[in-house]
Amino acid sequence: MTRTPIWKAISDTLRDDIGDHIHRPGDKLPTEAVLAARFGVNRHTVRQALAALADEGLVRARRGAGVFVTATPTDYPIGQRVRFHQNLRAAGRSPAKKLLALDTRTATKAECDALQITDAQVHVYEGLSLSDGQVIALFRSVFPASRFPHLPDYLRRDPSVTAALRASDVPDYTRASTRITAKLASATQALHLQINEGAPILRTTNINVDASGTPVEAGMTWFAGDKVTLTLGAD
Amino acid sequence: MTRTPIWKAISDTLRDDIGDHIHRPGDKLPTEAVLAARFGVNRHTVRQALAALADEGLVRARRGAGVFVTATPTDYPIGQRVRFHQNLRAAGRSPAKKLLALDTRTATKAECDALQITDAQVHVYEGLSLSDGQVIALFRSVFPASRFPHLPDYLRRDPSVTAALRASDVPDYTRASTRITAKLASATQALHLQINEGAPILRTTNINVDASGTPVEAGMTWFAGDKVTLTLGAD
DNA sequence: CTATATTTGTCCGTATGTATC
DNA sequence: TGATACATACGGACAAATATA
Repeated sequence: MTRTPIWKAISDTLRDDIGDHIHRPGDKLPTEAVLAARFGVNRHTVRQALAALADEGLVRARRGAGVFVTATPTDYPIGQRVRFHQNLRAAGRSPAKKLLALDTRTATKAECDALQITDAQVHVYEGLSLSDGQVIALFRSVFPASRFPHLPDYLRRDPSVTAALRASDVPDYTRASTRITAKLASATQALHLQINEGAPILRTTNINVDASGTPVEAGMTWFAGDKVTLTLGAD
Repeated sequence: MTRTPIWKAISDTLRDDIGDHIHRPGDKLPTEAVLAARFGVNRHTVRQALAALADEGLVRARRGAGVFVTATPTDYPIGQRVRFHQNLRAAGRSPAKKLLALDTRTATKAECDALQITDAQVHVYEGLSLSDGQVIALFRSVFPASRFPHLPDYLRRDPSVTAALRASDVPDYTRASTRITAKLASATQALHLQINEGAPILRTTNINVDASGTPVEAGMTWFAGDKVTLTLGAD
């Protein structure tokens, strides 16, 4: 077991500070000399930490001016109505989705339980969620195939779940339950989310129901822990 | 970079299955031989995975009978009213708190923002949250000292925040906001939470307000990712 | 209650890759 | 470079506890 290098500890601290909005986007970080004094290390050690943050796209250094915060973890509100595109646009982000896979197969026992169906086919929709062009989440949604026979066609035309469900005669849906756990990124997840294997992941398991309370979607989303903050209530 | 051992991958899979309620408390897991066949490994490798789960207290093996699920990650509901003791008792758990530190100091800038106060003293309450005797979370709460001068005395007598606030003329409080991120456990956190360094952590940052909407508490809680599932809405 | 099969616990060993000195 | 220790993974054999016919 090799202990964490000092520069990494410093970059972690600064990343947390940015995530906690102690340094907001546009803010100028303290100068390298000040940071070096605060952490009691050489300026080069601080530079290595800042270089790591710059590499992640969190900060940008301008010669002669200072180091500025460029990005902050995306706030992702979760509540009664969770809509990916609306949520991100409301937060001033530009949302996008990338389709990874879309097929139909027999549901597992857990999926049957979640969707309250008995031994049936489900559509499986896997993809990536992007915020400002950066991958923030990997998701997998399953839908009862018998009720939504043409859903895959709709999703292929428009990746929005909201739109596809509306086209399937579900004008509105609400979130019945959300379960949140923390995990470590597996190799494949890390690849998709463009993070390191073993990086922290926020995993949410959710069920969306239609107006009558019948489940229409069971989803699982893996958020890159460093890139997203789930929020509840007003900020 | 050393890849993850097979036994760990297996224990992770089983832990997820237990967390997803595929195997419920009291259930008997498939026999070691069956699991070995399913994962295509030697029985000893499965045994090592099961030993890890037994060490975490998730399963218990009975010679001649099988391996049984003893616990499931604690469901921790978060919503408008978050009460540690009430939440856990409602979930059939036995809650407890352990006081780590209780002192009064000058508030940081972030704490002033959260509590909507200007340059004042705050009480800092740090401790551990236990469920069925197992540590599930590490927390730090800050309270405005000017408004609650005797709060530390109340907390020393009874670790319940709800009780201490009630004694301080705050009969009720609600959660104004919750922010959730995933982190990796630092060495000190790992020590307190009795997990490994680098294990996944759910960190929530929250603000509780009184009936008039004035912040009374700003808290940060670090949940052991493997031991807790945050839940929203009915399950 | 008695056999018998099942299942976990413990011991022996072999081989391989990795980290450390 | 070599020597050593450690973790991982596999294979087999048998003992001990349990379930069941």
